[in-house]
Amino acid sequence: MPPAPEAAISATADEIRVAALEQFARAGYSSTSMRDIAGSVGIKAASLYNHFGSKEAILWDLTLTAFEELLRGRDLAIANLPNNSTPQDRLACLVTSHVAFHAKNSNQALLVNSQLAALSKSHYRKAVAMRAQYEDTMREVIDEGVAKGIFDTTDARVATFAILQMGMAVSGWFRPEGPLTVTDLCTIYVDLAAKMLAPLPLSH
Amino acid sequence: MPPAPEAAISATADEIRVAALEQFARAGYSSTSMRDIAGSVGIKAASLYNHFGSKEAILWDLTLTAFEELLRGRDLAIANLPNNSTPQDRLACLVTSHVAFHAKNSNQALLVNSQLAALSKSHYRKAVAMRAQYEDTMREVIDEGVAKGIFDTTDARVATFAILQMGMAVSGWFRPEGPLTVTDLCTIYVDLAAKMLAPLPLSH
DNA sequence: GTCTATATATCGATAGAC
DNA sequence: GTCTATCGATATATAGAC
Repeated sequence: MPPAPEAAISATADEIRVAALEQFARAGYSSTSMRDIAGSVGIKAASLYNHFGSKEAILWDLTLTAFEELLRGRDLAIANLPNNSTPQDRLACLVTSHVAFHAKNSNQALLVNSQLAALSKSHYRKAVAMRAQYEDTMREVIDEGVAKGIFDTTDARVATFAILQMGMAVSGWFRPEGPLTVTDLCTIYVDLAAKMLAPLPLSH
Repeated sequence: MPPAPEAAISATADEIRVAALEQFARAGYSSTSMRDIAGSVGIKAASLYNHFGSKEAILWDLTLTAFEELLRGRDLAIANLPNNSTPQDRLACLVTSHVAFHAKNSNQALLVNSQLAALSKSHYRKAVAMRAQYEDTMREVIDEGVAKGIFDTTDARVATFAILQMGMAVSGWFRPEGPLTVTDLCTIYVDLAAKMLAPLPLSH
């Protein structure tokens, strides 16, 4: 009979990731110490260095994963679009994946939206490039809709910022136990974005 | 003849405020040291304590001033409204003062939007109360417009967050030397907010 | 109101025993 | 892979000379 797997008390790298993500996102990178992270997984600070080379290495690991998941969510959403999708379809699809990510992964969202400055220069550059790549997807859909006369807006760049930003803010206030489901939330934001870009004349 | 006023090399409290605001807003409170602040006004860290009792006292001084100016901007904008103003008028007025503040005072905006957690508990509570007071003004205008059937939105609370947040983001990217004037910017955001709340049916 | 010097605490990171 | 012990740097803040 093989020995029963012992109840592992040791801190795995993933446990460290969870604890560090939570604290980096909520308290900020420079307000979080290695002792804080170690304490919340039940080990001493020195033991963290068996899993990560430095504090910044933890942040970079978390940042890279967060961006990969954000971009993968976008890719999956786009892949599910029918071939004859309209700019409205693509806008709705992007806003949905954007808002859903920021609602479901608030710690990852807070990390990529407010802790990039703590990265090393080289990692910071890569992170900014990933963020730009993500933002460009939204911008291209809006530009295309404007070019086709389907969307109307005074300044497409500002509208892109506005739509992305109102979704990012979701990570700061949305609570799954609140009155809204993530699906509700996505519907609301899709409607808001669609109205912002609507070509219909307003009554005033 | 009275003696000519000597060229004061001494660091005044206001010079310290300017330097600390810049660094707290850009690098974050906990990433900024008293030596950093002192160095940028040409004195040693110990001399800062002749002007402020602690590092947190500087942050609170800056936070209080920023909220006072934000709320004063709102009050002035409301005071200039005609007696027979519509909810659309009031929305436009609030969005304009909101966006203008975040464009013109980006450091103050970044401070109140992302550095409150560094305050002491008692100061933090007061800051959150001031922020809630500010947000309530926007919410009340939107609620009133919805009640009168002038605005239409699935969720007034979410729409309020969205409108406030897209304006707050301005402090992160707007540059006065860029292609847009502050007036342009306010017009764009007033239009976006108005369309978000527009009661007209959409074509789809 | 500035400075130097220092107190005290905590930081990230390393060395080496187990 | 964990620990204790510790290094060197840096943090906020204070004391006291000028």
